[in-house]
Amino acid sequence: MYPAILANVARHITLTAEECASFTALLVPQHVVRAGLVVEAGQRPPQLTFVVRGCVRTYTTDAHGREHSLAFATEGWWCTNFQRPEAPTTTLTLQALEETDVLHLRLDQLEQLCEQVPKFERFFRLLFQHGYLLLQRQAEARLKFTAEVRYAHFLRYYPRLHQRVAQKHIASFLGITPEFLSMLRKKRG
Amino acid sequence: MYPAILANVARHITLTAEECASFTALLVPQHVVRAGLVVEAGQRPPQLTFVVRGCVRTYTTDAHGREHSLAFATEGWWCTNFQRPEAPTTTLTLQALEETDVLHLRLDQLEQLCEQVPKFERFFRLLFQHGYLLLQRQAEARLKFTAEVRYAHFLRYYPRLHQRVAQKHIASFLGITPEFLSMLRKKRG
DNA sequence: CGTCTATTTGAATGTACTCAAAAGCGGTGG
DNA sequence: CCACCGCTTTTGAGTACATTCAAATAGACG
Repeated sequence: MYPAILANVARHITLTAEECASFTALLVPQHVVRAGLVVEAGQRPPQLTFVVRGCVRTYTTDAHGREHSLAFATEGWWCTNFQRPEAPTTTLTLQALEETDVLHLRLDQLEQLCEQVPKFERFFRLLFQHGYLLLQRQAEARLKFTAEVRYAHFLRYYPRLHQRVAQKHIASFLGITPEFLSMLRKKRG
Repeated sequence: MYPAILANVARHITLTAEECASFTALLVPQHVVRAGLVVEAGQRPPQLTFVVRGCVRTYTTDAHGREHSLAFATEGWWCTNFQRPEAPTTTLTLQALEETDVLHLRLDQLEQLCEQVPKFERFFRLLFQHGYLLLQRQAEARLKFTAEVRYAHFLRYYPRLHQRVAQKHIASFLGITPEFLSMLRKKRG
């Protein structure tokens, strides 16, 4: 479990053995079966989740019960669940699309960690900076490109994901219905 | 110019007079007239922009020449332009909607600053962390709510902006046409 | 006060959606 | 290993929502 996340951290900062230990001590591991939920509903403090193995989908559910996917995360990627249980307006759910292993880091413990080991300020600064850029690009793409073009982008940038994730999930990520995505695919050939 | 941005920084970290000086030394001030562009096209390195006075709109232009607004920033807010001139696929433009004063911090100088004054790692970590959360919420809202509901949210959360920003810009931020927004408003009364 | 831009209004259009049903595919158990 | 069962994807018809285009009105700025 830990080597993967330590390698991820090592991409930006260098830790001593002791610092590694105080980091991993804060991580909560979880195994999730295929189609299972990462952290059950109702009991999720704001936290970051690192995917060690498998694939996680972040989605929200609207008033009609329809699911809208916001992000996919495979091995070596982080996903975020900053929503507090008290604020029910915007609630995110994390679902494992495969047999999955994750590590959780609660947001309050992230703060603690940064105080104890200031190097982590840098790591998470870069993590959020890159995440911010990614979200901004996605928002831009959603506004300026048609669903057809966005699907082509998706295939180009995440060629592997396409094979691991159901089309209905890709459709909901693109902001269209599965039926419409099916039509777009037929059109392309 | 500087007191505003120093107060903004002071919300998260405490700086010595010397540190303040090495920070402000990196900032590039710019005055922009109403409807003018913040940093002319073609010459914008990836950078952060702090709005001291006025109002800035971040937008992108699609293949048909239509503008899509991604964000608005008024006094005390930051906006980002991480796009490199070399990557023309996604290009953001910052436009002043009023007589505006801004301060620019180039991304490479942000890195320098963080190395010199590690406290800034913390400041920008929080800045990007909050920005990330905001973008994620906006993406979620765009997927799960209709334009009508999103407009109601916009009015509730940014009641002042509504008075300062043209409706066509609000429409493009919501992802709809000005005509359709006009119809929604008529419907509400 | 005049001009230019923004907003409103209306009609026609089209894109993407809903609903229902068939076909395809994969996972599971016999 | 094969057959069944259930979920996913495809297909098609009808529909609704939001768009485009054009023109009139309102409003802002010089």
